[in-house]
Amino acid sequence: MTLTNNTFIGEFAYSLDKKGRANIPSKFRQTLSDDNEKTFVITRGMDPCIYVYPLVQWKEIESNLRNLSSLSKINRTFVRNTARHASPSTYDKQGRITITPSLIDYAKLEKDLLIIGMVNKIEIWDPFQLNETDKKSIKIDPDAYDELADKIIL
Amino acid sequence: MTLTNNTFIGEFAYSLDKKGRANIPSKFRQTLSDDNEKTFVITRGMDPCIYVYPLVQWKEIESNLRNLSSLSKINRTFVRNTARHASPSTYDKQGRITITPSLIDYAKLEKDLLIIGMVNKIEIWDPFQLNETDKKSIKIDPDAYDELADKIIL
DNA sequence: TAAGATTGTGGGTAGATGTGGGTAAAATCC
DNA sequence: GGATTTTACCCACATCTACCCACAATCTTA
Repeated sequence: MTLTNNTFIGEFAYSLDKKGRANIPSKFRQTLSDDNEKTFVITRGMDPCIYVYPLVQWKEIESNLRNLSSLSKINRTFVRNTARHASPSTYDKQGRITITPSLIDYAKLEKDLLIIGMVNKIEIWDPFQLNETDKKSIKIDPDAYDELADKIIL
Repeated sequence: MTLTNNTFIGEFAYSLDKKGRANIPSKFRQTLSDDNEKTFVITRGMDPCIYVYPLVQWKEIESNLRNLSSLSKINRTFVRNTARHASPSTYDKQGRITITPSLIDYAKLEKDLLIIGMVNKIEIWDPFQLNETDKKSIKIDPDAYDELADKIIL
């Protein structure tokens, strides 16, 4: 079975060990192209979670960031938040990456993890935090959803 | 007889075995184009059932998702909800795919299955759930049907 | 109608996968 | 520069899963 390269879908319940390591699901590792050199870039997510980009995807983001004008305040904030907390992490023989304490703190990670494929990136969540975020997002205007549904045929 | 590629119609009564495997009807497999690489992507349906997409169909959805920027909260929620419950599944020599426990739970699947061709995708139902959903859908506003009638010639 | 092919269902097993922990090299601090 | 902490890499092991074979029921075909 061959899925699209560097593309991630699905949800997996894993755990964070005492050394701060998190497993990258085998299914995700299988779709990685070789030029990622077994490396991810982890950073703060927009939600209280951790974003995990395969290296090549991150490089693309970097070049996009470069093109954002710093004249706009929102741009400056976005670039700063994304870049300053980013750090590369190569996975070991068992497929685990090490999460920095600062990111563990940001995403309020405890023992249990939910790892979610978000197509071009991966999110790492604490189950409780995801649940809270889910609750809030239910209040989103249903019309906005319908609008999206028009763009994508499911 | 040759139907259009990757197109599914008809209803079949199969069963879910102890290992969580469900057979894909032979007739469905025959219409699959080779570039599906014997792989489906299964995910939550809009109703309490499982959607089964042939790989190429799913890839189209995926590329649409890829174009939704994570800067928008509604987009993040939409991508997450769509992607997190999806998982690829290649069928074995006998033509069976493995259904994940979480999807079995979502669709309330027991031993008996109803597998329904929905043209561009396949639905897997628990017979009881389908019956319940049928009952409710009779109450659909007839005007809604009229609206559809404008779009589709039957 | 009989023989062969196809299809749906059950189960065994080797290899893959997730998790814990040990150790030596590297980094850091005094 | 030496001691202490941190990090990266390795091995161990229980669990799970993909793959294989078996077989009965059904369908096809000569």
